[in-house]
Amino acid sequence: MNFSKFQIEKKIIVKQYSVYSMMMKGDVMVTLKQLAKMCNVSPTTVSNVINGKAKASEETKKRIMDMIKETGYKPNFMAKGLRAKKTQMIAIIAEDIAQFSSPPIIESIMDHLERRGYRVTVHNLRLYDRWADTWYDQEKAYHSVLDPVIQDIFSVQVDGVIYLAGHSRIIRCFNDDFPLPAVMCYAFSDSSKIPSVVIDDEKSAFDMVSYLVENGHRRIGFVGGRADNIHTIKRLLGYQRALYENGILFDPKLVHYGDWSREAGYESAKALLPENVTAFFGISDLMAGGIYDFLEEKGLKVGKDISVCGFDNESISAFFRPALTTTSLPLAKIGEISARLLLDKLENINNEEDDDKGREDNNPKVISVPCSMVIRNSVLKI
Amino acid sequence: MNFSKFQIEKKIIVKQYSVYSMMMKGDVMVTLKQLAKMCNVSPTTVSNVINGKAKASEETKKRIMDMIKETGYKPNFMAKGLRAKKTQMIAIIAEDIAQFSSPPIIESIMDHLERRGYRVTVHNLRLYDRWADTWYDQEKAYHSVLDPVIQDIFSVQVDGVIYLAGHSRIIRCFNDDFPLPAVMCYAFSDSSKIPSVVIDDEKSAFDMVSYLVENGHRRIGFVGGRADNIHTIKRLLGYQRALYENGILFDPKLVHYGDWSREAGYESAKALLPENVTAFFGISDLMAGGIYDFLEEKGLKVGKDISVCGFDNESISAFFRPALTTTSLPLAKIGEISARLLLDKLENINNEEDDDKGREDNNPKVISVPCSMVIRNSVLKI
DNA sequence: TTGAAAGCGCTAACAC
DNA sequence: GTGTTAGCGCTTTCAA
Repeated sequence: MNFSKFQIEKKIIVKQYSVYSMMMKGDVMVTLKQLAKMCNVSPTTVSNVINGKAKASEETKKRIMDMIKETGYKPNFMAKGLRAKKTQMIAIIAEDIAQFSSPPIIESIMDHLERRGYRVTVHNLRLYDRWADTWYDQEKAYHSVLDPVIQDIFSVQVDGVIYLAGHSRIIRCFNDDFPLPAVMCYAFSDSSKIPSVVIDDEKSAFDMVSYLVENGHRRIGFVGGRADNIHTIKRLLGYQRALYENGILFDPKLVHYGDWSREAGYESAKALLPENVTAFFGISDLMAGGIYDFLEEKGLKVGKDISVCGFDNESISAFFRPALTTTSLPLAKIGEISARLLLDKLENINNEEDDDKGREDNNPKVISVPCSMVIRNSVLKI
Repeated sequence: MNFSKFQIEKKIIVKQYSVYSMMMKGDVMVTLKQLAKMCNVSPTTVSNVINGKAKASEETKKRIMDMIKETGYKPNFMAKGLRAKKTQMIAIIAEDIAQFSSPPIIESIMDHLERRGYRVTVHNLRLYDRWADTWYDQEKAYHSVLDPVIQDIFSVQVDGVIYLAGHSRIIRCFNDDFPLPAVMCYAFSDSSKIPSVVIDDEKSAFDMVSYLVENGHRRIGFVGGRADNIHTIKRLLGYQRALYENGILFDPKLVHYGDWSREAGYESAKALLPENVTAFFGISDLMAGGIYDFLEEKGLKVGKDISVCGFDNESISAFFRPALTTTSLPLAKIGEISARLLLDKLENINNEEDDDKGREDNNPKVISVPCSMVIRNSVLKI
């Protein structure tokens, strides 16, 4: 590979990186002990000024700080963690980072935690990658991947855990005795000690269907995901409430279930179109895509002859023709709230008394984060 | 929150999780020392059988293994790392995990490394999130986020590092003295000791343009990204070679640059259409989307009146109408190769002599991974 | 084949 | 204010 033809790129080459050359002595980093010797103080004193414990004279403090700068000293993470039993490290256990919802949530969690001085490691269960849509019935398989990860995080002695689900359901991976602060992200925990952060499916569906009704639609096809899925159940509830509040009879024939895929959307549309719906509510953008497919095949123009809306606001939705009206997921917000909840626990860990008063009711705390509609051109006023 | 209405979900509730209750004594895990006492052997012996050093009698070996099972003993990661100076931990430094290419690569790296007994932590620089498309000119800002991360990974004492770029360019974050095995993923390193894994931009563009030519196109608009971007440069090279090999004169007026966005694609199409192109080669799917936008506005039907192809095979491309012919990125493969390269270094670290012979030429080793075309319906035979 | 002892780099109790 | 001492849980000589 000859780089000479990329001279144009040279300006972005950064200068020799030198932090680590300062930090290393041969191959070894300078230790607190050595630093202490260089400053003619005891290791304790150095430790104290670094961690802001006890007070030291301004003079020694300065001497130490200067030496730290000069040597590039950084406390050894392992030694510190071993001794202090606090690692300032939290683990994200993600069911699958390839789920479209996961990376933004992870990014947001990291951002907020790192701001507060915590390191975060992510463990990827790769559940969907391994077993597609079947794993959550199979306890044994599930535990064969979860258990080693749990062992791992104990071994690393993280200070807290966030479990990031790929889709909403009740998950009982941690029981009431779980010895670490934990929060359940994007699903429901089943423990009163583990708060859950989820999206407000019911309200979001209610809003969307109300919007459809405002635009004159009364026969609205509900294109659901799996029938036993919490997202499906709650969005159907929202759909029903919107109809109810507008005095529209709920017709069960207008509900069709699928598996969230484009193909499922296609099949649902095929099943529902004969029921004379004027609008489809596809509860994933992927399924809305399948609905578009079927409608196009039938020569029907979305946004002119018939209406469609979706859910998720995935990047694809902006490229549909016409662009899809859908619901945007507050992924960053979910991450932020999860991080905050964990931080609260981490910081209240000393005064446990007031940690208990919040959960007298024995019900897990659930935070429902609202979604927001993004209106584009796929819904027709009739 | 009342869960009674979700009875249907009950079947997926997993049974009480109990690994950690076995592992914990009060709040404390069982230690090697305790385990040794339980087995009436010395800590040394336990350590030896766990790590397969020295040989122990089958009998004690069995006794120890059984006790490990029973207690759920897991070596303390911190203590082990502190003492052994080997952490079996590698760091991924990602420029931004929100880049569409990053999660699949990370997932693949993790998969391969974890299979071999390494733990992996990911550090997210969030470069694009912070500074959009401007950061790689700004050395100071760049280092203000990179340096702490570097310090971190030294502090954690990882055994190796993979730097995951958001887009291809020459990156010099590690210099030749960098004391850890490292590999550059999705970009070029500038050190002979750090191999790079990139996609084969030139060949991929060559293939796509050849395909266009086979279909009768001779005036092909090249819709590039930033002009100084390596992806752009190499894809243009491939475009030019395909023309050359087919005896078609390269017309510089048929090249237009943008910033990878949908809007840029729109602008490029507007600029290029008057040149009487019969096909557009948009070097990102996003830009191809913008080309579609403009063409539609002009009443031109892609795949009937005019042809378009893209690059990346992002999920959006399958939802274009007509579906977009594009080039699929071998993201998993890139991750796999990066992991393997690092593993090689990690395992050859003892016999350094033969580590050197590969780099006598002083040129960094570059692995170009081929992409594959995915042919859909946006290219017309003329 | 097994064990005793030392010590990785740090913090915490408790002197002084 | 500062230093001494002990020890977190493990691996590693070295000796038995």
